[in-house]
Amino acid sequence: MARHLITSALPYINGIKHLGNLVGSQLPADLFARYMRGRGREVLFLCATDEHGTPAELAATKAGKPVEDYCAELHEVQARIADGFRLSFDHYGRSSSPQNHALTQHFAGRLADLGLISEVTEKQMYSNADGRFLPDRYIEGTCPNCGFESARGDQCDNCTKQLDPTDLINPYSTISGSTDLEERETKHLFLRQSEMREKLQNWIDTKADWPILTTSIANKWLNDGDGLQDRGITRDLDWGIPVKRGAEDWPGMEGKVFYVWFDAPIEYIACAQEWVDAGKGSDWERWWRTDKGADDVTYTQFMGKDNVPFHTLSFPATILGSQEPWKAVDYIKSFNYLNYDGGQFSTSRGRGVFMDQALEILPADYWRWWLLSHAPESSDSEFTWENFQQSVNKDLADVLGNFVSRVTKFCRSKFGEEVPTGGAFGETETALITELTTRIRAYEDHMSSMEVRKSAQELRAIWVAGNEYLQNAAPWSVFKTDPEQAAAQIRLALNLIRLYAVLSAPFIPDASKALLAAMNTDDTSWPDNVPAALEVLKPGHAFTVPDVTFRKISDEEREDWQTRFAGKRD
RNA sequence: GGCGGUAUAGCUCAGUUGGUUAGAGCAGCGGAAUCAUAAUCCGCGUGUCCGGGGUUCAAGUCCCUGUACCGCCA
Repeated sequence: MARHLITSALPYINGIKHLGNLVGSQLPADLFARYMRGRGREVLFLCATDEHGTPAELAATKAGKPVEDYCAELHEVQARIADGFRLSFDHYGRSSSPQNHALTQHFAGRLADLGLISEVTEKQMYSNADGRFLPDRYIEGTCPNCGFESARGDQCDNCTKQLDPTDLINPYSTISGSTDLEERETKHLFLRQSEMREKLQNWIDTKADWPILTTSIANKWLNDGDGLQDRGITRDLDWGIPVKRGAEDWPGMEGKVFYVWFDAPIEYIACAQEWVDAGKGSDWERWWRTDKGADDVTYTQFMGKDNVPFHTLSFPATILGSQEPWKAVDYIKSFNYLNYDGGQFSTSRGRGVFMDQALEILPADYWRWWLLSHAPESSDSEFTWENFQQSVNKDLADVLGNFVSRVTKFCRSKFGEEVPTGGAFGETETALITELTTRIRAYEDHMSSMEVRKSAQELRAIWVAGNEYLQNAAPWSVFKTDPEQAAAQIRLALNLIRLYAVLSAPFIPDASKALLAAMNTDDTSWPDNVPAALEVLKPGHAFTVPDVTFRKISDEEREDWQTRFAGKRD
């Protein structure tokens, strides 16, 4: 049996993510994981918070907390919200875990032994008042080009000129405001990606089936200008994984930590160890080591396009470069951006809807359905409240929810709350089963190839088929002359509800669960055989009429939310 | 400035290796039905497929070029 290792890009720790972040990695990854589990595949679905780096330190300072405490808290917050969205991670780890410390240091040592790490001395701005080196963007000053007074150290926001922090007139730290800055020499480790260029290129060239978005970004970095550049993998910071060469100290690198982009992807592996250490699994190596059983694993990564370079180049350079038998990624599913009502979602400006706010407004299924059925696969896509209201009301409330309602209520009034007995299937029923079989196979194809929007479209068509059938069969009029036949029709329709619950579970897990409960069954077997799947609920099987499965979003609510989320987040 | 992505019906989007009258959902209009969350079902599209060249018997689909938006890099 094929096994699936699935990872979602790691969300950064410094705050709650918005819907654009969610739909770009975690949500489609969850869809795929749930689908594969539903098909009976063995799945290990991992995600973790990415916790190191300057932004985390600054956010902690702002919150007045030690950075360790801050990260621990925010990890819990993010884990709780992920749970709220029903993201079914087998483990939600932390890049700051001891497992990741050890593994990151191991990789660094191994790469150094193989000559893939160099030590480079360079000059960086040091702030005496802050007691730390400052990344370029944390230094501001007057632009030498246009005179703009808060130009950043990497680029002037006013005239867009690219700058070096030393170019700025009257530079100051944006952290403390201090002007007491000086250039200091500091030594850093560089991953010699340039040495790996050919190997990476050959590897990428074998991935002809990857989305063009993924390979074009990788090829650009491999071939742009002077080709793939070496990359600094250490920083002068306190918060991070201490630089070590395996278990040994690294002379000259005291007090430094690995750069977040070196240690974060390694957490994909460490997370599997955390999963075992948390008592949830027993053998992480059979997922990650090709010499220990991972040969039959299919590894799929999900991420937004901004993360593609690290996953196609930096991380592969790390694991391929180690010359150890690590499992490399088989397929990278990347996404474009989701825009918000004519502009971008913005974490810093609080524009758009954030994950916690979304759940305060509506249950997870509503968001999951809209986001997945509008996933930005081929290009950037856009969230508008009108579209959200329309899609959710039409698809979930009218097409699916109302189908359940009309079937169960009709049955209750004519036959009582149990699957009716008698009658036989005729041509209409056969035609429906044929159509469903075709559509379900198409749905399976789209789901396995991670065509998210097409999957949603097909699933919706499957829901619609049920309404079409009812309309053609018209049990409400048949009942007047031939109650037995009406019974057969309704028996089929009730079975459709169970079938829909099973098929829809990856998209709308809560509703799926509620429908199965109403149908009084825990049979979630996949409909490999559609006719058989439509006879699971036998004559006489008791059920209950469920509460409204999906309520509608009113115009008032939509207008209210529209204004509420237009501006700043409090 | 370099590179990449995208530009298809009012809206959101499909359009495989170029091949018959360019499609779907929503919205809109008309009708049917009345079991149901005023839900459902059926019917209705004269769209410079961003502009301009070119290749071809044939281009939304390939090439060149221009424009717009988005992103990455410098």
